[in-house]
Amino acid sequence: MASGPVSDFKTQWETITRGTAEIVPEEELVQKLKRSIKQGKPLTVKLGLDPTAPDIHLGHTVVLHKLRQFQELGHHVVLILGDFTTRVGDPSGRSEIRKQLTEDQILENLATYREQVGKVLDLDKIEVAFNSTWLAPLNFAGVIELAAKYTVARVLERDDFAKRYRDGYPIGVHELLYPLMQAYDSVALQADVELGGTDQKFNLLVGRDLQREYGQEPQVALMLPILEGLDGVQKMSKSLGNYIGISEPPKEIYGKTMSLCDELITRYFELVTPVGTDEVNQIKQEMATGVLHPRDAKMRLARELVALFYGQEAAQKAEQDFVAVFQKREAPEEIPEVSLPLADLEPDGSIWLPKLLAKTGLASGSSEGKRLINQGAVKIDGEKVADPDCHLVLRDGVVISVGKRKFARISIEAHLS
RNA sequence: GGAGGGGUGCCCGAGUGGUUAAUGGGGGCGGACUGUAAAUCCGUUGGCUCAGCCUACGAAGGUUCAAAUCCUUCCCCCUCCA
Repeated sequence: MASGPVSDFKTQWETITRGTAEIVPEEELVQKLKRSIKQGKPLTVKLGLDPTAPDIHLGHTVVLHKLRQFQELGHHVVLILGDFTTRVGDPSGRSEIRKQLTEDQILENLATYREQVGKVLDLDKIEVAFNSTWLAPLNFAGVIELAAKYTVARVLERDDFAKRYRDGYPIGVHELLYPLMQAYDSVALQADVELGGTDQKFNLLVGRDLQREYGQEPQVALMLPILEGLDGVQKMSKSLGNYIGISEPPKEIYGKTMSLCDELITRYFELVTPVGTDEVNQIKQEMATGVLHPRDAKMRLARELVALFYGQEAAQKAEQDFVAVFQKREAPEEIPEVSLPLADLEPDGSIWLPKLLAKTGLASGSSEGKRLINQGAVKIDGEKVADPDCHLVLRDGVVISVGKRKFARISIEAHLS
């Protein structure tokens, strides 16, 4: 990337606003961009991430993509890893006090975050900072000084606090400080723009206020939508099970993407892939006119996502596998091997099939295994099994399948004693 | 402090002494149809050494041939009044 921002305002504006939920205030962003172009001086764009959980899913990558777009436009992009703020925990959207993480947990999460974020962003091209750098040295006096710049009433304005206060749920004093900590990051960086999900609105706005207090030009708050999960209704989250984790194997990412509901296809293209705006518009257009089958658009999306995290080759492979298994109904190329101790077999080398299903993890228990057989879901080497009381004489390498997507190749463990 | 209502399977929610492993819905799973989309339809949804047995209706005891259902104590939640 050349030094200095891309000089065409229109290009910048279109890229920046793509998929954006809200820009506050929009007018200031226009001014900042124009000035930046005129002076050839990049904007400082900030995104803070708190390493609260060990894994990142696609929903988290929405802001990362936006950050990347800023970087590609030639702006100065700073990713703040909130090693310090995580010790407090963002109260946004919370109805109860968050459990405080230990330093060890934070360090652990930090390591995986770095690795996972690196899949979307080129960490060498951006500045990565830890907010403990400037937050840790603030002593009590510094904290008081900082806290003096904001009022309790203003902090309590936010919905989640207001609600908790009204309903008599506890609010920790340290929680009141959270927005100020995040805002102080902006002061420390003299940020021009801060990115965040729409749930971050309050925190982003406090950043503006605090910067003003410190005599800086306030940052623009740029908010991105919260990504809906695979069901298309609720937000993507691990606990709802409607997520795609960015560390999941290619096959899973591809498959889960294919189960995405149609309405979300272009939204996903727009928010979580590097596919250019023009191309996304074209896909949108072609789907609307019926030229492009939604299924094919989705296959493209699935490829893009796998390629993003694992490279082009893995994407091709995942697609081939998918086509074979789900469209042609063949066994996948690679079947997970499950080894079975010889001791689990009857003396005659047979095993009760429901038990085998349970042992191999294809069913949660032998009762379920039995049920699945009754429902015609179980196949041995492609042959459907009808008898739920089936005793199978096992041969090394038999392939058992349950339903369309679960396969296991059995290998019998050699007897060692 | 006073008055009242409630805790049932993954979730919501029926059930007030006896075919009750417990109606129904949601979700999940399997099947049909398909594009592993949606919609729809069918089946299934505690576990096990599986014609049988075990564990289950907030917890612990008790009454009874028999309890989720009756009694006692305890824990927790909610509403109203002070």
